[in-house]
Amino acid sequence: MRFSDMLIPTLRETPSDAEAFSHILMLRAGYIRQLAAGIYIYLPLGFKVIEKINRILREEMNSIGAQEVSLPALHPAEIWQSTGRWYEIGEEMFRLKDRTGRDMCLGMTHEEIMTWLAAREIRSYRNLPQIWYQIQIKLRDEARPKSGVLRTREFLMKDSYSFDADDEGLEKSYRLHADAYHRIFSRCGLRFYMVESDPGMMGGAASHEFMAPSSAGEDEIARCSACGYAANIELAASNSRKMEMMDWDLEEVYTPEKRTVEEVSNFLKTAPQYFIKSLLLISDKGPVLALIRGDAELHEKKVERILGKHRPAHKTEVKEILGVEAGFIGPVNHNVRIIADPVLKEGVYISGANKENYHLKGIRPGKHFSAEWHDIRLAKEGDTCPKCDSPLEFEKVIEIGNIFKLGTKYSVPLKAFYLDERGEEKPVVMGSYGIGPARIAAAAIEQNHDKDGIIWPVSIAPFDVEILPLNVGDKNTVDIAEKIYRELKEKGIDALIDDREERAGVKFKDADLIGIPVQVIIGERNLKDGFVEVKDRKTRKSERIKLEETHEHIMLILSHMGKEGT
RNA sequence: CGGGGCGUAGCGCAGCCUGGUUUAGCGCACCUGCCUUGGGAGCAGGGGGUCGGAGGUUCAAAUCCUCUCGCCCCGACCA
Repeated sequence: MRFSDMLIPTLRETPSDAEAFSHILMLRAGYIRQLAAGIYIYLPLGFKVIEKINRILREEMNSIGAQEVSLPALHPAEIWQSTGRWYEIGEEMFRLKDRTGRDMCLGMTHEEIMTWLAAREIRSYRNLPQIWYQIQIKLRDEARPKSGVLRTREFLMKDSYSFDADDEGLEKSYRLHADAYHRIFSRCGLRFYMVESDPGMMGGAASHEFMAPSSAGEDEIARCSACGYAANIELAASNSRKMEMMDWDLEEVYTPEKRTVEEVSNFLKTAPQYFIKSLLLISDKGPVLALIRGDAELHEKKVERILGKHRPAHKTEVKEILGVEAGFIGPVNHNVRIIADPVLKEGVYISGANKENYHLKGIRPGKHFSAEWHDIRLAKEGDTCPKCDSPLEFEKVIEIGNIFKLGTKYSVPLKAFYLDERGEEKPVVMGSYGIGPARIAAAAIEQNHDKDGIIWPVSIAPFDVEILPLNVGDKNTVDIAEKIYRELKEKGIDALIDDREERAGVKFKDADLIGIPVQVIIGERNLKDGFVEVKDRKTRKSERIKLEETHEHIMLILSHMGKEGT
């Protein structure tokens, strides 16, 4: 491809409304343009990258026996009503009416439609298992689109769905996907982890996420490098730092105007981990007192899994229910339901006395109050692995893929049944699996860039090689460049030739920005002695190569970089 | 949805507070010519704006007031 024929509108300056590296660089290097909040145009270079990623997705999905289909993006409401999600999902779903007034929506995911299809077309155990996938637009009216292509309202997704006769089958399909996903992300040149995750509204038994570490990520994971434990922070279990057992007797201590753990801890000169932090929550079934150690933080999502929808109690409610203001509440001497972090099972603590200006010292959980024990605490720096007790590491990550075991959540309401060997009708057991190609591209940039621009992994770079004839006014330079271009093309190497009448500096800057992994620099200086220069974008190392060895050398470099088929 | 910020040429910005020498400006990009060709050259000439939109105040509005739309950031939310 010729640079002069291609739309590659690079920008010298950073557009003011971009912040994430991937966003800035995709904009500056001419990969994308923004149409509206969370809605993007892919320019030729950007589109090529997405297509490269999609090719890898197709190869790997096909290799596990998945079949590509294409489902509509426009859905009738009834099908979403039958699984209940029409009502459960809020404003995030784009809803509209057709000309006859019929309720419709834009597809934010395709469990319903895939299951609808399965309900019609799968009749017998002989038809199972099946894996169907598509690479399709999803539409979600995100509350806050952000970070360029990382969180958008319209985006491409490779989504696949497995249909099995039983849990054992699902287990196998799930495993196939997990393995395929590992191959996909490795081939795309990403650093990533597979972590345990919360199935959330998706429902089902288990799920994992594939996470690419990056400071631009919205999620956080906890990870143990010793035993391999890794989980989304929303789910991560951990062991808190151990503490000494005190031999305090139970007594009320006067703590005037000291309400927060920090205040009381300073006042009594006792470390926060000797305190019990008590938080009154209001759930659908009434008030619940949540207890965590003084140095910990409550994790909303974990609490929600136990209590369902809930909220913190208002000041007046605290007073009504416990008879004292929030700063002095504690677990002893009342009948409010208590859920507590298991770390509190051992130890002797200080907490509110449920009496104005007093705290209670010497509380022994189990003896002075009873509670339901649940992990409701946010794992944090300094905590150790729940499996092997080694220190946990925490990292910000971009979610690039996820896999869910759905079970029969969708097959039952949508009546996707099959007849087994004995003629018995059974619901199909499902899984669903997603990957966002744009997030792969963005994560690749987040993980591979420098101050001058993008450094693409070869596998997903828009071109393998960029040829830079520095002075197109020099006939020899042009002839050699064209010759190399032709030779590479014949070898199946996708090359971009910067044939523009620009000065060398401009070409160098643009080449670094765009980030094609190999640069072939053709200047009169080297040409005189029969050499060209081949430069690695990443290491910036360049070698003078004899003209006649150029394309062999390029093939060699590309294969070192992991280009397939070289 | 709550909090903050910003809308002036394709991009980056100044001007606004204190209305009138502003015919709305600067850098880059763009067009023409000359010159130049190994890290975003130089010179000369040129094109491009209903100052996000609507209403108002005023003799006079990019500038002041009201409403509105859009975009970004933090948070909540996120099948």
